Amino acid sequence: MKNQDDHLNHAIIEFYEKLSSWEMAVVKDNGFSLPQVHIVEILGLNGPMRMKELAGKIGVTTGTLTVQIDKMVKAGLVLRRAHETDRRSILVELTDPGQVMFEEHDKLHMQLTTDLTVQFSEAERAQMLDFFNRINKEF
Amino acid sequence: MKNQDDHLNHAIIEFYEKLSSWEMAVVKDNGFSLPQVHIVEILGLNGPMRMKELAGKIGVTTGTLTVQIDKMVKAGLVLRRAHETDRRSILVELTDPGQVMFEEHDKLHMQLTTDLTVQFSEAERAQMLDFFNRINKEF
DNA sequence: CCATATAGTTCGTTAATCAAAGTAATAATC
DNA sequence: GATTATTACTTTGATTAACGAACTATATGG
Repeated sequence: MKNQDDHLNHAIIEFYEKLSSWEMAVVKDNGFSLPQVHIVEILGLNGPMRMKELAGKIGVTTGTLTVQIDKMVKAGLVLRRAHETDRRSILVELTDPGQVMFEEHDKLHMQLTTDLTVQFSEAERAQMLDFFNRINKEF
Repeated sequence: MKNQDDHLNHAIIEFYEKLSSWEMAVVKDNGFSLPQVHIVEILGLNGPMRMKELAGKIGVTTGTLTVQIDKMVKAGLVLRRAHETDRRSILVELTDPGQVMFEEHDKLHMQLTTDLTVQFSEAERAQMLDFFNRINKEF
């Protein structure tokens, strides 16, 4: 006894699962770990942010994040910078190589997005964007 | 110099990140591990499937999956069943408690979907569903 | 048949994670 | 403005997840 909303819900979950699986496959080929690519992705999209905020976004404790950021600093992908007003806080930001990595990864996403919406009209793509924007705002 | 398609791409990634973060938060509260909930979710949506296929969907090796399924069998969430025609293969399926767990988790997703689209008209929700269906088909 | 490929398991090792304890800075209370 | 509580981050020890390679069993194709 499935209604329209169940279908929408399951379509969203299916999309999420497929994207998740795609992401893992893509990451496996590029030498970096999934959490690290995840961090690069978030910093690339949102800009520098505090450890706490970043940990929240990827869903790990700050302890876990500290270890990951240590590795990424060593690998030259990110750097730690002092927070201007709150000296307890630290801002994590992409280095130039980190930014390059983000852009390359983003290109793959862009290609996927293009492929998935290849049969969409301009108007449909615009509407899809509007839907996502409204949903993200609500999230 | 961002165009429309870049925005759509980034809106999709943002949605994915938020959903991913939401999923982690939800899972953390219910006592089971993320991979296990993930498996329940996939089996609930797609029905019984072979180890190989399931491993592909969640993006791990079959070796990793064997260990997880062992735990889940012990926990009473899934069971192993012989494949009818291929005796090398094994079908993994949800037990009744596993199905219950799926349905409860699915309810949370449903609530989220409802919340996120609360300002959508009926027609917009229908169109959104159509978009996701077409994208998932292409994926 | 025999060789090769495929599905799943086992096992040793590495990576990721958490929780708890520790440090330092800020905010709140009195 | 001194004290207490809270917040941000790090460190550490233990647990869990993951990979890859070796192994068993079945299937497939000369």
